[in-house]
Amino acid sequence: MGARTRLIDTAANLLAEAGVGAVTLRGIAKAAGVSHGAPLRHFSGRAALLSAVATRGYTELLDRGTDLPDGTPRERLVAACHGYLGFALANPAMFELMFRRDLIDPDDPELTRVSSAVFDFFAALVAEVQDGGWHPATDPRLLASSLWASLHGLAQLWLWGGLAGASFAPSPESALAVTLDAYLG
Amino acid sequence: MGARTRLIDTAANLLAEAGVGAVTLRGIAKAAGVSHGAPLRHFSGRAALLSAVATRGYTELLDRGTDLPDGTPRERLVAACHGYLGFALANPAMFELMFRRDLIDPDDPELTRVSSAVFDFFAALVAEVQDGGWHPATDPRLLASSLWASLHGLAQLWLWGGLAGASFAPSPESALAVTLDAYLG
DNA sequence: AAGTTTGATAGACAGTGTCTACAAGGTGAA
DNA sequence: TTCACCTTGTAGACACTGTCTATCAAACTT
Repeated sequence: MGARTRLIDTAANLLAEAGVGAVTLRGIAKAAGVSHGAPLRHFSGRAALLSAVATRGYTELLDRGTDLPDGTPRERLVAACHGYLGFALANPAMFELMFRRDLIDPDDPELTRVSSAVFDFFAALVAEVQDGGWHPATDPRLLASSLWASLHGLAQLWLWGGLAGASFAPSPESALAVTLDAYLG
Repeated sequence: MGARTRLIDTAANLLAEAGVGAVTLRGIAKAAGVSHGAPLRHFSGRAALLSAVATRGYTELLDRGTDLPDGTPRERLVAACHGYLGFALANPAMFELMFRRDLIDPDDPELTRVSSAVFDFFAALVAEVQDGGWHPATDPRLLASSLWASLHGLAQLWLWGGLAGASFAPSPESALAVTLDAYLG
């Protein structure tokens, strides 16, 4: 296994165990057992390394999409929504990193490729349900934006503590059920 | 004007002009024309100062709510949703700070007081619309959570660049229209 | 075998938050 | 007044951070 891959592994583990604040370049180097400057031989900077880590997150998200169980388009869309929320709840630090523009490089080619694939997949799923007569008059990408944003906000607010802290929702899934009910009727 | 207030002013200006990454304790001190350690005479640390700044954001958000134009509960709720999104778009750095738990102190008394007031106000507005027959069977706070999360996600994703970058939505308001249509029918 | 590239190291630098020692000025009591 | 005390601000230090540079060893190429 290459040193580059080992650095990403170490960073991903550190991220999951200690949160976004712990993935410092020097901390990753120490955890990997190399000198503090070694990671810069494989990555142009911290943002590049963290972009590689975030790319793994988007890859797993994409895998969750392609591994969706068979069913009607509508059922698959509902499953995808639960999958998105489930991923965020299961990997809170990774989810946070994936949307922290100040920590990653938004123009990283691999990152933009995989993240775009995730969103395109979701939009295609939405369009497929629309073919079945759901919101036929609405622009598919606009509808996908709206629904995705609802999922995303739910995940963010729950992880942030706003919903639980204000005792708004007993669980994120309960709020998701209301959201899906509003969209899918 | 007290030195404490002047520090918050300076920090808020710095935040709006240069973004979250620029509101360092030393940068604020320099902008305020004092030594780098002076702010610690008025705040226990950076998180305390930034919490005071974020409290201003929540206060303005609350003002936007109480300044809502007259109309039916439904009209007022729609206006509040546009207000939330409008605030985020008009004050992107402030909006980011308000939901960055690593930069502010989540237990700051003033902060929690004002932010809770914002969310309670929104929940009350939702409940008021429900009294008119909208989603009567749904728990008001759960419905408020769902709708608020949708707004929040829309603001976050737009500022993050996900919706514009993937050319998902031509404007955040266009996506909001779809969202409100899904909820309000 | 010689030259070149790659990977890793250690040191340095500026910048960060925070702590401590110190000084200046105001306030109130003896 | 004189003294003690408190507040506010300063300057220096410390341990961090990311990044740059010089150096060195090993491996690969020709």
